[in-house]
Amino acid sequence: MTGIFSNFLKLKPEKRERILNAAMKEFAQKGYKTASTDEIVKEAEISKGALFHYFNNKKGLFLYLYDYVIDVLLNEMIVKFDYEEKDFFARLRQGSMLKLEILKKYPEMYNFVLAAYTEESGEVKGELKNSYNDVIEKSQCFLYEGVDFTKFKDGIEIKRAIEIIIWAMEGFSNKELAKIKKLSLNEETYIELLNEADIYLEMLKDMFYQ
Amino acid sequence: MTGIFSNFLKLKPEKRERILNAAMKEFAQKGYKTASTDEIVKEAEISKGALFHYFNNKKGLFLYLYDYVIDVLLNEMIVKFDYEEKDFFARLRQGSMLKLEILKKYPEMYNFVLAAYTEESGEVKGELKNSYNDVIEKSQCFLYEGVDFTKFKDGIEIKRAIEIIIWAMEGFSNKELAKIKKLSLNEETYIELLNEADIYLEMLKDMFYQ
Amino acid sequence: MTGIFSNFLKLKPEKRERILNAAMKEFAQKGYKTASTDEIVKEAEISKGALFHYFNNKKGLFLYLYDYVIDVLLNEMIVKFDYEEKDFFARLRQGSMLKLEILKKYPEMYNFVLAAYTEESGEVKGELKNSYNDVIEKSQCFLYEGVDFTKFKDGIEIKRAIEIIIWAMEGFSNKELAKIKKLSLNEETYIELLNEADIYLEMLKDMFYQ
Amino acid sequence: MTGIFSNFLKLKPEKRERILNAAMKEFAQKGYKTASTDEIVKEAEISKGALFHYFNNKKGLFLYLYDYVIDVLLNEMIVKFDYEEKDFFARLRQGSMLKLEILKKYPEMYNFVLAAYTEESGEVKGELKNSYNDVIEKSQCFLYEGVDFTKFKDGIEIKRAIEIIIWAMEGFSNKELAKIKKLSLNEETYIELLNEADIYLEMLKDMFYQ
DNA sequence: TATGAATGAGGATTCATTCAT
DNA sequence: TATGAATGAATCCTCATTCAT
Repeated sequence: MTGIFSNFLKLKPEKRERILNAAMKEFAQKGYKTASTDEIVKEAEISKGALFHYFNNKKGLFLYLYDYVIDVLLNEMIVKFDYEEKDFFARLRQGSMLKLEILKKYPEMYNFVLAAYTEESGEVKGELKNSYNDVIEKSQCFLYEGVDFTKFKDGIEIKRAIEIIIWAMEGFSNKELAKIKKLSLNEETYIELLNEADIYLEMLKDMFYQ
Repeated sequence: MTGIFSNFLKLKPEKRERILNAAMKEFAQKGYKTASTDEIVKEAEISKGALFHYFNNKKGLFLYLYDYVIDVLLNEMIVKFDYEEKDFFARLRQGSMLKLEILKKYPEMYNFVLAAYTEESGEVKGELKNSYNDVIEKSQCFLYEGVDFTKFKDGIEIKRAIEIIIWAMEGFSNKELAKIKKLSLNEETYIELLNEADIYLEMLKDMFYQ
Repeated sequence: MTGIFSNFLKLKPEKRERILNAAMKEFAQKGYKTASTDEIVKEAEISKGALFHYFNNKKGLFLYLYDYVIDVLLNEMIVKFDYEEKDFFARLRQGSMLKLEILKKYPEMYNFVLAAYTEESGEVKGELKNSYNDVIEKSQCFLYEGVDFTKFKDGIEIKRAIEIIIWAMEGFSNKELAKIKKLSLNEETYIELLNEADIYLEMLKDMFYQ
Repeated sequence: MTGIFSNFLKLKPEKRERILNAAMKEFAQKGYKTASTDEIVKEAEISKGALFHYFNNKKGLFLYLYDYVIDVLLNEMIVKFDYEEKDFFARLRQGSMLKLEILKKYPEMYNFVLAAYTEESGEVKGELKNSYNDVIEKSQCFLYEGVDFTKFKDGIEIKRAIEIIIWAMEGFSNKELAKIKKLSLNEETYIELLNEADIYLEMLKDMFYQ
């Protein structure tokens, strides 16, 4: 096992996770520049030298983390996504549920991605292999692939219709996310969220479906 | 004239503006943490001591700037907004045009708001009196006040319908803004943007109006 | 007063000297790499930031110091050297006396030059405006300019003869310098040194002069 | 076999040499402080722990190496030196040839000695059992032992005459060494060097011999 | 009030040395 | 005995903030 970051990959999973979580948390809370490597090693309970042994420098850590997170998230989607469902709105609903499940399962990761997004214009700009937008694009493929678009009303520009629907769902997500940050995501709010989402989806379906 | 930042307010407007512009530019380009007070005083042609005399510290400057910018932008809207127009979509269109005009008139300010938004998670977190979302909310009042909602289809939850419409327009804005950053906003693209926006607005009107 | 290192030049001479001496001492004792900026600021009784304010970084300090020292030494020579003396051996003797006087007057400087010489192959390699060899060359001009070479025996290659003489004096210097390091240079040893030097010079004169 | 460095001495000669060569190369190229133990163990193909097991610490390695190199060089001289030759200048010439041969045979070792010499002021200062000057002195014994000094002119202080001659040859060596560093020592330059040296030796012989 | 040189805690990074395996 | 991952003190450097003038 050689190659870049091979030192890190040789670690026991438990320790590896401790480091990734500590770094994710720090970057998510403070952003790239303000995040302190001191804080990270303290939280991860490793030595200063170890961190730099694994990742060379702060930027290396950040970039590794970014790619790692993107990989995990995309993987989660690939594995759980049901391609048998041909209805666009059902797909959207599925996507939303997945997003929520990821948020529950990896809350730190979610915050990190949000924070990392803002770093695209910054010190690490242009060094992210997977830009956030690439990922968005990739992940949106899930929504389109093999979908039955004949259900849409005639005379509608489907491309634009889909944009509107997605923008609406993004808007909804952001609104609810802001709330969740102040509270937290338990089973109850999870159900509520889905119900709320369903109302909007139903409205949109009425508008765009025949 | 006493109170917080009173020293700054006593300055000649010309100097005050020089300082605000310099700070805005620096924060917009580099983000809160990376922005350099040295750079700001150099650009503003004032002394280091003066800056800290006026604003106590970097955070004070940033927060003052943030509120100042919000004020200017809201004011611009209040002044230019035509309340005679009672149609919701016409209002929306007006709002979009205003946004674009502000972008043309105060590009630095626009960038600063964008940059500041990302700081909500960071060192300045939770200290912004007017959070971005509050502002959004406030500015959306313009859209509702005195609007004729009877034009909407019966049986539609108007509140949610409006949300969807707004989210769609936000989505559209973000998409186009990304393009503009790579190019720049001249008269031609300005027209194109409005035409594109009209297509979406028309679609939404078809869907929600009787 | 602008330009590189202008901050440093604006300082009061007393402080400037304190800094230069502290740095010279540290570099002389430990060499470039091992020398500690912490140690320097402690000895100079200035703050960490100040040093870097004046010289940007460690290398900047070293290079400034090097050029400064070279300048002082060459200047000392230019000022004190007596060009009326046309005899080569008398010139040599004068050069030796000057060297000794510099050693007495600026002992730290002398050690620094010695140490700096070894740095020519190292981190600062190739960035010294005045390489040691350049300086040697320049300073040897003092020995030749306007000298009466007719006194040398016929049939002797004067160029090579001079080389031998200079090498001999260098060898003598090094031998004595090693002794001085262990003791120190007081008036008495100073006289002894010159007497010893005279013996060798006399021998060489016998050999090469008619 | 116990005592200091006994662990190292127990190693197979092949491995021992690998380690010494790696260390010599690194110290010669970078100097004591900048030399990296990581680089040494990588080049020597041993583990980090091993190095410190053998030599306790970096300084121990350096000092051992220094003494080792001195031993090898002196030995080489002892073995090859022809004591039958009673003429001082012939001895000198022999010495020069030996030096050149050593330079050809152990170039790394030669560079190491040069580098080590500059370390006499530094972290290792004063801990070199055989200081460079001691070695010079020892090696100069070869020049004197059994030499026929009756060939020197009457009335000359032979001790001082020899000093001058040796200083001259040192000066010559240094001058030529600087050239060789830029080129390299092949058979041709080797011959040229000896020829040049002969010119100076001849001049000195004329001066000091009857 | 205004200046800008000076401060020093804090940051990223290095590397000789240790020690569990 | 040998390994090489882990350690952490030490290093260079930054920059918001202070304060003598």
